Amino acid sequence: MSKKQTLQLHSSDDASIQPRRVPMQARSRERVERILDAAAQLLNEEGYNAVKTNTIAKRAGVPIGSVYQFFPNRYAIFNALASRYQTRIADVLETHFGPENFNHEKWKETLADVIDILATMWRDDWDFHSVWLAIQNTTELQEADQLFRQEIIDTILVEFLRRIVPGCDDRQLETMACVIYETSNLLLANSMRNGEKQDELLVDELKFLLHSYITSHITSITNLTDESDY
Amino acid sequence: MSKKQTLQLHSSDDASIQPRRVPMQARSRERVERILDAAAQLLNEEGYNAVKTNTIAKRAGVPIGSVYQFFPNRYAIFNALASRYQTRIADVLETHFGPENFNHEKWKETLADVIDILATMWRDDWDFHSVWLAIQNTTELQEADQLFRQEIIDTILVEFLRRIVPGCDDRQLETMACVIYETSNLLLANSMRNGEKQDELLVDELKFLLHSYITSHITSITNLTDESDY
Amino acid sequence: MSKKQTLQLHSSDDASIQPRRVPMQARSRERVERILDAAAQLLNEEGYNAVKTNTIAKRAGVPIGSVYQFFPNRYAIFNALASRYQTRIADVLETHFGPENFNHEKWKETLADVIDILATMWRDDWDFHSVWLAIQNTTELQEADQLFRQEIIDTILVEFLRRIVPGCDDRQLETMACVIYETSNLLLANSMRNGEKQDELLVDELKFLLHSYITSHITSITNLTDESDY
Amino acid sequence: MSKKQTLQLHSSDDASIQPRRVPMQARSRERVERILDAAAQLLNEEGYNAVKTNTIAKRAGVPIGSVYQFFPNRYAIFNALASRYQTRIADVLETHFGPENFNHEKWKETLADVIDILATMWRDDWDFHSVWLAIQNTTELQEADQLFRQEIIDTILVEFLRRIVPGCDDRQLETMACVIYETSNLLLANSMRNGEKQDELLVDELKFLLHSYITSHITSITNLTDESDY
DNA sequence: TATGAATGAGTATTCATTCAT
DNA sequence: GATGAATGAATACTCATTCAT
Repeated sequence: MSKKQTLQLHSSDDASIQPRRVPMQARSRERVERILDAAAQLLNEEGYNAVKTNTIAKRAGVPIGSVYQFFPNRYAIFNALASRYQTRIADVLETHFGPENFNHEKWKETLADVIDILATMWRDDWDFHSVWLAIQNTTELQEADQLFRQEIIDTILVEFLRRIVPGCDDRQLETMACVIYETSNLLLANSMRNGEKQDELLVDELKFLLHSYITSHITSITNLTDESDY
Repeated sequence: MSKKQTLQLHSSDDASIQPRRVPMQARSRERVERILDAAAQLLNEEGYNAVKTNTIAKRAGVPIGSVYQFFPNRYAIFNALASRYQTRIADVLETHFGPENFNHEKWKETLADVIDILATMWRDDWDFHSVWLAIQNTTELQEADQLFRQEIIDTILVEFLRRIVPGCDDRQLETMACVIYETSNLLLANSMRNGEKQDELLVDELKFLLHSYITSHITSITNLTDESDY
Repeated sequence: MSKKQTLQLHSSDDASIQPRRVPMQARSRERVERILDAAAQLLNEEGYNAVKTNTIAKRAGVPIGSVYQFFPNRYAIFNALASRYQTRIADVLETHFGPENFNHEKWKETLADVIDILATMWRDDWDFHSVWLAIQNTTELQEADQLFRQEIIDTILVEFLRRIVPGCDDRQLETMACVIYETSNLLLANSMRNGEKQDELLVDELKFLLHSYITSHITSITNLTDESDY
Repeated sequence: MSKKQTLQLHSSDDASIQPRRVPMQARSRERVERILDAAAQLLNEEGYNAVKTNTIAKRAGVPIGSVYQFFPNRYAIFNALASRYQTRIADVLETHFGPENFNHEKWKETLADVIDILATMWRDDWDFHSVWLAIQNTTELQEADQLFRQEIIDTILVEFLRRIVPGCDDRQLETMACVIYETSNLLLANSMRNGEKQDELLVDELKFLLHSYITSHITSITNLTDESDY
């Protein structure tokens, strides 16, 4: 796990879905975990529409009043759940795409590694998919999700791309980073759509897509530079 | 882990979201149109959560009882609305990617044209975006959406790709078609995300992405073929 | 019953406590009556705090959903109940204080008669007292109550006083009318405060109070006029 | 008809709204004051319905647990607040209407002075109005309010009236005192009802009302006495 | 005595759908 | 077929009070 300081969740300012109180005591922290676990389980078992606040509380073995000590409303629960997974994603990206471990020669391997790691997360942890669906289903969460996405893009992906696709301006880099991030999430989610097992072909295809895309950018930039050299 | 709701594909032609009866009389057909128009408008103005069946009926100037003559439940209304737009997309794809007008030399231009046409749809018709969001927001509709997607992919895109990327097996072609279709929809939706006007850079980037991707496939196939020639 | 046109309930404009729909059908009208009766009974038996919407519905033998067809919220129920009693008060005042039956010589008897009639209402109909308490307990209703009070004061009492206390300006008349109306309500409510039966001494004292007050005004005006004559 | 809640006077010294213990320590006394100040402020700023025990505690800077050391329940807080203001009223009445300073010739001036002093309290101290409204809004407090009222009436007002309206029996005096006390409170409250400034006309009218009323009583008694003298 | 985290019964309101007319 | 009044299960959230520490 990397230090991950730039990604502390100052992402969303929307107070209405932020935790009411950050639990410091071990017992409280455990309670919050139990609540989130329960929510994730129910999301899995019953589907988004069946997840009611009282049901979560009952499943977690926590009084409903306590749930509302930590979360101001039901969306905040899903938001916290999303943060859990966003944190894991951010960690992976920061570790592999961050400047410390950067190896210019090996960007293709790095990229493939990251996709593989993320694909494993999606494959092994069904909650991952449930939470992704919950975000899609909750208009209230999409703003927060967007903020997180922007932070990931700006602080990690843009910087990574800057190193391997030199000569792009920030606007271009941001567009590229957006394409890469969105496309990856979408196709990984899609890779879990059919039946019980992951569509590995789609995962490989994602790698191929990103590889082609970045390579083309590098090439086209290089060509432009070459041309302008003459 | 229990099975995911969204993965239970067995009810593919699920009667529960299909129109109850296809209106043949002019008056009935007009009513259905008015209902769909009202639903689209409300989706735009109020947001998905605020769209209630009774509100749709009132806006459409149609008694709520009549709404239930045509649609078995509220999801069926959104489903019909989705079909409207899916039909428009299908028409575009069929026209440009279909065998009649196929010109092998010009697949790049054709692709760019299609993206431009679709981008125009997203840009000019806000209902387009609203309906897309509604589908995202409605677990019940995603299955139907998936069926439509599969149809488009299998009957139009796979055939188109077969012509320009020869030598692929069906499985590969389907994966490619899926990547192209999903990626296009996602990024076009994203192009409308910020503010009032379309992000044209993102639209161009989508063209670039697809172009790189397909070209890379063609190249890699050719290389393989060349190699095997020796 | 007098014609009572000026007192139609355009009093309160606050849509949030107005009936949602005025029932025209006999069955619906009966339902609304049953709801109001149930509310009044419960107010009596259980006290203000124990009156819940679902309890009212159950007691009235009406589904809760139907209650909300007629009333947008619980306050609207109490408001309707208040209107019922306000209408009765307005009728009494209009009949006796109105210009049709005015007899300048007999204003004292008229006043005493009205107090007696109102006292009888308070004595015989416990709901009267319950509703009065409910208004006191419901901030939301006090504005509407105030509007009604103002209408009574302006259209009936001021005109009545103008006839028996000549030479006052409108501002003075309004103040007098306010004093008379407020004082009467307060002391009649107080007359029911102790135990099961009405405090008749207090009712008589109210008559005496009003009589002294109005007489003093007439006298002081007359004196002023006499003085100014010299 | 069942018995009315508000009429069950049997629990007159109802421990449930009395302070749990009278704080002797300086620190505790200060805490209680802070709690009452906070309650009064909140009553003003947020309105009766928005005043929650935890909010009072937070505003007072006192732990919620401590609040319940002094007060058995939320009503006891409002009751103590009411006592504060009732004490101030009682002081004024006792000082001016008490036997020490009694001057038979000047009862009119005394009465006018008292009304002016009370009017000033209502005008200058908005908490005064808030607390009065809170009492009206809280069925649970009205009983205690009534007890206080009875005390004021019996020990101060009746004795005052006995001196200026001789020849009345206790029952009559009590009725008069009740009329005077209730009417004064009501009209003073009304004088603050409209907008930011006090309705001085209404204050003057109150003086006139009381003056006429008492004078009439004196006159009618005297007349009776005169008549009986013959 | 002091604290404040924990509790959970309690409630107004909604809205998709039906079915008597 | 057409209507729209009627239905009632369902649910997020509050807040006065307690009691373990």
